Amino acid sequence: MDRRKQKTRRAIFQAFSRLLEIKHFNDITVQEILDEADIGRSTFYSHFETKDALLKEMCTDIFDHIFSSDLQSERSHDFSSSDHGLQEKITHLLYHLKDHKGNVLGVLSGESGELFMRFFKEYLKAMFEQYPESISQDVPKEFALNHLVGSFAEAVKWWMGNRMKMAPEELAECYLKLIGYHA
Amino acid sequence: MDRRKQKTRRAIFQAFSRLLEIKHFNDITVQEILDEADIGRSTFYSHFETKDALLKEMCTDIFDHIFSSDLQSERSHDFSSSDHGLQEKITHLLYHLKDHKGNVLGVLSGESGELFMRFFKEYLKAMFEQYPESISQDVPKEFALNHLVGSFAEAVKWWMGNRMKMAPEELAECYLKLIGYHA
DNA sequence: TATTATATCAAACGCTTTGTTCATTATCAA
DNA sequence: TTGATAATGAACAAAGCGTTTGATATAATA
Repeated sequence: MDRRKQKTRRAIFQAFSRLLEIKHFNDITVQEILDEADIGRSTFYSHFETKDALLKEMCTDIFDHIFSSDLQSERSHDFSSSDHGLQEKITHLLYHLKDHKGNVLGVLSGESGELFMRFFKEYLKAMFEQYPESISQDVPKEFALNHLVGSFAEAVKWWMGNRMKMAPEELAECYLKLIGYHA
Repeated sequence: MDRRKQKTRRAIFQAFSRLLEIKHFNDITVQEILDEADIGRSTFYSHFETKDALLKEMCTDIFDHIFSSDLQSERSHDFSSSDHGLQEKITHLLYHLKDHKGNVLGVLSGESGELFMRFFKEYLKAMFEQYPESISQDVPKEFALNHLVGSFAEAVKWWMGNRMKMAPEELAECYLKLIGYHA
């Protein structure tokens, strides 16, 4: 990809991210993004069809990065050297979210949160399905899975909204207690 | 309140509700509401400051009605004759939501869901606090409460999004199983 | 380096939506 | 009946959107 294009794309993402930290998605105008990123109007539209498309691509980028880095061993808190249980997996995920709080916090709350959550839940669903023992047998499977995904997403939202006071390990442990999971 | 004002207000609510069933909140224009409700532009703005205000008032109306009717005994599935446990309370609530699905479904999904959920959670929080035994002692109280509220709200969203195939009693039972509640 | 392709730019455009205003008409409550 | 209040319809400025244009700047390539 052309260096210029990369540079502009990054500028837009960063500007958008900065704006999301101070105001809701719906209140952000394209003009503000242009000013913040210091780019021309037509340039923006050569990158993204709409403001919504921008949000969508940003979410994709974030999750692809977070979830794909699960498979690599670049970070200190990585556990990829071997298979590991749900607790480690969750802890690991929380660390990644914490690392990306700058990007995540903006898209997480307000009206943009709707889209973020949709993406997040897709990934989470795949994750929990890798741990069948976490899915209760006492209720319909779809309901049980929705409960795991939904309540975890809510927990993360709560956690990040509260400045992540709890440590990732602690949050993971508490969450597993509440869903009655015992490794 | 003036009859004319009531009539117009009702027309706006109903038109808005109808529109929410076929498209997302953000895609609805004031003009569409005017056309659907068959009222003038200035009339709309004499009732509501903005489209957001309309949504907000509508949510308030819905919840006030649902939660206040908890205290009356007008409906067949009412349990207000005596104190009752969390399971009955939840079942009762689910019946009310089902009764109001026309209004609720629209504001529940899409971008308007964000606001709906905020309202819903406030009421739920108050409800769960009336049943201290439902709040786990093993984790920080704030976290436990958030878990109850968040996962229940998610369950309702899932349930209504799936055409409410499960009976309210069944959903209540399944939910309580998953949060490990035993009356 | 010279050439070709492509990204960015600024400015302007038509269009939609918004929220307000105002004079007029209809409806209500007393 | 009368005075107050609500609804109407038309028009308005302002803001935002997405597109187009032709010129300029920067990258990849031969």
